[in-house]
Amino acid sequence: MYFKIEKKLENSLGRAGILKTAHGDIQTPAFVPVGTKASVKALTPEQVLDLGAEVILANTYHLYLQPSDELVAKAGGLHKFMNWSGPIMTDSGGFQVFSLGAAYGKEISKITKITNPSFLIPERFDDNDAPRLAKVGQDGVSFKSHLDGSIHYITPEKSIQIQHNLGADIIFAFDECISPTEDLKYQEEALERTHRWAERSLMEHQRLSAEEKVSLAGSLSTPTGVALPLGSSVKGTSRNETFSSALFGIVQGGRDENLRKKSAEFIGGLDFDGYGIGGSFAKEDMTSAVKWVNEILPEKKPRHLLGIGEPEDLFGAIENGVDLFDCVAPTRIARNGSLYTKNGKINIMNAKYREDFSRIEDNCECYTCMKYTRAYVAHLFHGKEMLAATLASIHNLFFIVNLVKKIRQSILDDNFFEFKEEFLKNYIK
RNA sequence: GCGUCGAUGGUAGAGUGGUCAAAUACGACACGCUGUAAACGUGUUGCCUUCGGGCUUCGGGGGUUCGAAUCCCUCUCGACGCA
Repeated sequence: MYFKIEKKLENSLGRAGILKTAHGDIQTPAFVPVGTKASVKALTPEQVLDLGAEVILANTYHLYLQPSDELVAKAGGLHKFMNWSGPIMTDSGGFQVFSLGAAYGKEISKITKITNPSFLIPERFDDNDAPRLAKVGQDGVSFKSHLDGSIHYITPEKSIQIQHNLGADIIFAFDECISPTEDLKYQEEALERTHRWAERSLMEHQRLSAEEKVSLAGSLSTPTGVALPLGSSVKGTSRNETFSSALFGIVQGGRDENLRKKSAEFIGGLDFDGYGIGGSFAKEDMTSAVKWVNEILPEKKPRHLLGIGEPEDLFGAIENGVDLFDCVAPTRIARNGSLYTKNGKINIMNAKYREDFSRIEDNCECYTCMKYTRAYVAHLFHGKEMLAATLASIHNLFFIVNLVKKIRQSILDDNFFEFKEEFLKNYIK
């Protein structure tokens, strides 16, 4: 993997660049569609490619449970298994520590609406018996499978091993994404844990990478074990001749400036290939949190803001030095009937669209807008037709992927701030 | 013509003297969703309201009762059976 900054935004941390991987280049900043279970829901890989995406992200925890990383390795790795020949990232399972743990069954999500810190502090003391599918230990996390109830223990080493079996281009260190309702003491403990896990993730990654190199050297004559995906090739060459996965460390620290900076110092000081910024944010704090972190992280390495974002979140993050985003929002809200337009989101199920024979968005060049009307898409949703999810997902992903591309272009063209102002003026009513 | 059963909110369908403005489901309407336990979830769904409550509803009409969607009479409509 190789990252090159092509242009910097003046008087800020923003930049446009190019991230080269064995499976193709990523023009950054870039939006990464999420395909948790080796599938961007409702879309074929060809459709994802056609709408302009250059890279996708799958999930370690989900694929480990089903169909298993061994099976994916047997299939020749994720690229071959799912028929996506471009770059792939895998998340480490760290987010499931949060979504299946502290956030399980509660109204807590990646973006918190609570902004008064005094509301964030309590809750923990009587919370020990709350039902959850993930429990954090010092050494790792025990998960109760949401599929069959079986218990699994994931350590940093285990997460990295699974990710090596899956064979993505960019993989992430195993971290603990904490709930914003945790008190400061817990946040400090969790951050210490995340840092130790980062070191362990890095060590395991280096160990496996070295092993794979040796194994590869011998593989011309000798078959290797299952931990190394065999039989996968890109353009006729063994995948691992040209390719070994890159590991990104993850900065945590919640909403606390000191913890964020401390985490950026620590994680940034380790020899990762790039950096993820994780955690649950209050929306209005996000930009400043990103800034605290990116002022510290090594400038020359790529940064990925995990799980963000909505259109209005992108600008502040890019301005402050984020190169990559992944987010389920475009595809999830698409399946639930919300569609992006330059004037904000619309709910296509609303009565007023039943006889609206215009495009979802004027001048949109996505497949859906070129071929179908709001009325038709509304009809598909009311009729619960599967095509509704497909057409809506194509539109929303096209919207976000191309919005980020336009932002990138605006950096190259020296009109980022004008573009930002113009877009937000229309989008935020 | 005789007999039996039935008629409940947009639909289906509970309820068979007070705890019923009436379960539940669907539909409708609106909102939410940020590293995906999500083709999901929440709210509203007779009218009015100063949100305390008030008012009119269970095919139509009449009656019994302190009180009726629930019991009785009658009419209308429907299903089935017998002529």
